Amino acid sequence: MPTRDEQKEQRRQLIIFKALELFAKKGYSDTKIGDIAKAADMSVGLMFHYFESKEQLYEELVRMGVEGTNQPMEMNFSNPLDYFTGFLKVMLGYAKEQPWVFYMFVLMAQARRSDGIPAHIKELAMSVNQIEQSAEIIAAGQQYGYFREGDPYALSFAFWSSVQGVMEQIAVTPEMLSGEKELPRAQWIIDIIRGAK
Amino acid sequence: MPTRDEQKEQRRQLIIFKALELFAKKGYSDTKIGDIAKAADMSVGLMFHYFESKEQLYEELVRMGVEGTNQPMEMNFSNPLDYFTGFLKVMLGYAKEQPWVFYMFVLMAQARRSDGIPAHIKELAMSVNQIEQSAEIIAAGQQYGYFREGDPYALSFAFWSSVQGVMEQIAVTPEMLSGEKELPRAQWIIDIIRGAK
DNA sequence: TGATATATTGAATTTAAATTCAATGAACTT
DNA sequence: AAGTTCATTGAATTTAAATTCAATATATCA
Repeated sequence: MPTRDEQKEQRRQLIIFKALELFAKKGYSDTKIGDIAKAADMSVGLMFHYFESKEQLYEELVRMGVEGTNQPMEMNFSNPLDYFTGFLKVMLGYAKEQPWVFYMFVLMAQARRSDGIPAHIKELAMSVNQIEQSAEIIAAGQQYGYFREGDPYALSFAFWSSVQGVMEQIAVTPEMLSGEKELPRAQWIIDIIRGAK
Repeated sequence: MPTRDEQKEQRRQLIIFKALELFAKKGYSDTKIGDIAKAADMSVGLMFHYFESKEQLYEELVRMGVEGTNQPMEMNFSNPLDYFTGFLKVMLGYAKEQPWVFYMFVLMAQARRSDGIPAHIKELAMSVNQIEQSAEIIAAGQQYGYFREGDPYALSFAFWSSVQGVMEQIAVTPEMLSGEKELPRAQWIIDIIRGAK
């Protein structure tokens, strides 16, 4: 049987994952501590035994997100387009199988964009801003014809904003996650930056 | 000089437009009545002289959005792709010049998606759901090669979710609205449904 | 086992935001 | 110009949600 400390850690993990899902689906402000408590099947008061505040719980999630993002996907790409394709395929695959990865992406994107999120957490989330980084990749790749013409920052902005839009909409559309409806294909979104051939 | 009734109507309009901008930028829950009051330069109490509640103010905006959307753009399109291109060009153009049209699009999309919005308003907003309608246009157009292959609903879903993502990100990025940074181009987003040629 | 520490609850308390209200001043009406 | 109605404010009140707390149960441990 697990020790008390292990129990506690498991309980924390349970809260973390339930909260992740709710925050991703509903956003920070619309997710009530009571919602999380119910999802984790415990009293509201007990939530505060595990986390000192809603804010701190959210911050812990964002920290996880930052760390996860900083571990670069350890794959080799034959060309820079595959970087984007690979990312999208992974994310769309996880949407059904391991939704937490997918929820984490949505949460991080929201944390950067939403108002109502404490400033210091927003900054934390901003530290992994794909738009800036991808703009450089795109600028470099354009010289070899991997990407369409156009302002690299605007292209990157269009790509990542679209990705966020799609992921967020998937998150709130149960038919997508259950598989009753077909998911968008990575290639479709990639064509924003690849352009017509 | 304007009559008292005209004054009142103008004041209402002012509130409406300030609220539209704030709701679009911050979302329903994160927009406080106090924020709107400050933007319209009046006391919080006075807001309730003009609107009976935050909810009712929001509902009025959604009604405006529904009506606006139901007046179909009176343009002739030589092919169905132009329908989407035309829409995007208008919306991106308005982002800088007449942002209220643009904010209205963002608000309507949020109203459909967000939690925390009263159910009856959500339904109202749902009554103009581009995804369903565009799926039919896409299905029809695919037979003539206007759109890429693939499940029409998923294509429509990808397109409109992307558009929402882009518009929402523009709304919260002042450099975009002020013109310091280039906006995404309509063609880029269209390629989601048009595909590589 | 008895003593101590941790987990859990449900009932306060606090806080922030929405909403109501009584009072005041400005504008319209006759 | 007196009387009535509307606009406006700032100060209550209400409400919903976060947070704290005292009390109880359960587990650990000497």
